[in-house]
Amino acid sequence: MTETPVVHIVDDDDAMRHSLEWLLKPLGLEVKTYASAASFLSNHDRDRVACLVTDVRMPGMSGLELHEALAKAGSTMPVIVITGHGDVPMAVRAMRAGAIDFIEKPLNNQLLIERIHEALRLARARRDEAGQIAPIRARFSALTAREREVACLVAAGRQNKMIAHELGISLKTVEIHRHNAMDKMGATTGADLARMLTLAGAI
Amino acid sequence: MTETPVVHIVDDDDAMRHSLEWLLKPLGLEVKTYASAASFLSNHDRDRVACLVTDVRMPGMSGLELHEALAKAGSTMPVIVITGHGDVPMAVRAMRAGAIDFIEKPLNNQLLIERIHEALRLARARRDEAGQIAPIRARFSALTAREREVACLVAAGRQNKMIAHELGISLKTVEIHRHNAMDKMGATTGADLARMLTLAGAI
DNA sequence: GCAAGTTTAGGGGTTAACCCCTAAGCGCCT
DNA sequence: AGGCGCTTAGGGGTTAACCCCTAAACTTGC
Repeated sequence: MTETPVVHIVDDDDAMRHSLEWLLKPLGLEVKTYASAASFLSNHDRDRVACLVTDVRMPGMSGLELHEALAKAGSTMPVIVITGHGDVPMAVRAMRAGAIDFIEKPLNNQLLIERIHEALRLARARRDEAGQIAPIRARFSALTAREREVACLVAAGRQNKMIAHELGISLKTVEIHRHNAMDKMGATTGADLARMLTLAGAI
Repeated sequence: MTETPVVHIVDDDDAMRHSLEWLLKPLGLEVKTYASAASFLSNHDRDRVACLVTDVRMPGMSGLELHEALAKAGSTMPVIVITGHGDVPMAVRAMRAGAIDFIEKPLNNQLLIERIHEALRLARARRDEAGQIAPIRARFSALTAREREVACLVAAGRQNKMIAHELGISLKTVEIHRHNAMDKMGATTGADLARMLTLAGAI
């Protein structure tokens, strides 16, 4: 039931990739290695619980650019940045972009493993949250404009009579839109609808 | 109506405190300076929209320790760390603790001003959010155990009859607890209650 | 232009929620 | 021992919400 989490390793140094693979595999983690940022971006599976460990200095796209590209592509995958020749501005740039940690080589294996577990915990938490909210958002965006409007007012705690007055339509019409919205959202009561829209950030 | 935000400066170097004061005052910001972390912790006003700019190396408590002490005390004040002699682990520690930025001296004034504005925007956003949620939490914790139980089930979308069955009590009793809970929470409808409890993270 | 979907509106009945009242049993504290 | 607050429960009435039905005006797209 608990799927194995994946640790993606991006480093142009073959020896480093292999050494990290040997370090992490015995921990029961699935390890996938890539020699370049481009290779990772086009080949990794977006639907797994995973984290990314990337070197900074690489031919082509750097680890920091990879991190930013990943975020821009809408991924929330936790990232750990490692580097042989780091400096303060580089570390700050990585951390401001949301990295879990910025670790200098030679790597402290225990620290790296700890950070990887932290990253995977975060990845699980984000997947669980997204698994709750994404379907709600999808159903919400499938509502018609009027249904959204009515649903938001219901969720804000207005009663049908008030909504009819605010929108300048009849009580009967509000009842229709409310019923259709709750049907499409899979809500059984107004409170249920309110919980969903609040979770989705619609109100 | 818009209260002036405060920039707290903590640095043991008199010249640096004065220079930052001269830099920031003309921007319409209220500046308060402290020569030590302890002086800041015991003298600053917790109720203002504010950010903290702190040096790392100081006699007594360091800037990093100050940041961690502030977080431990429950403050969400955004922190900018500045330092004359920084290194990568120090920068990472500051950023992992949640600092907005870690800036090395000599300071780039434009960058610092930009980060201070970013920090104050964040402070305003956090105050606005807390201003919504804190009173809800307070009212929620003022409910009796049974009222909380009923309120959570209402907010989860159950109807009174189901709640009565789940709790093994009569419909009439559920109606009483529901009414009292909604009264104490200031909710006008079940949807209103659901929105509040979802915002407060009670369900 | 017709088909499909959206928005609008009503009739009429059932169920759930809300509001007023009383009231008993229980634990806790002064 | 009496008061206070919480929990429990009911009677009885009003209002709001829900459910089934029809149906017209309007937009969008093939």
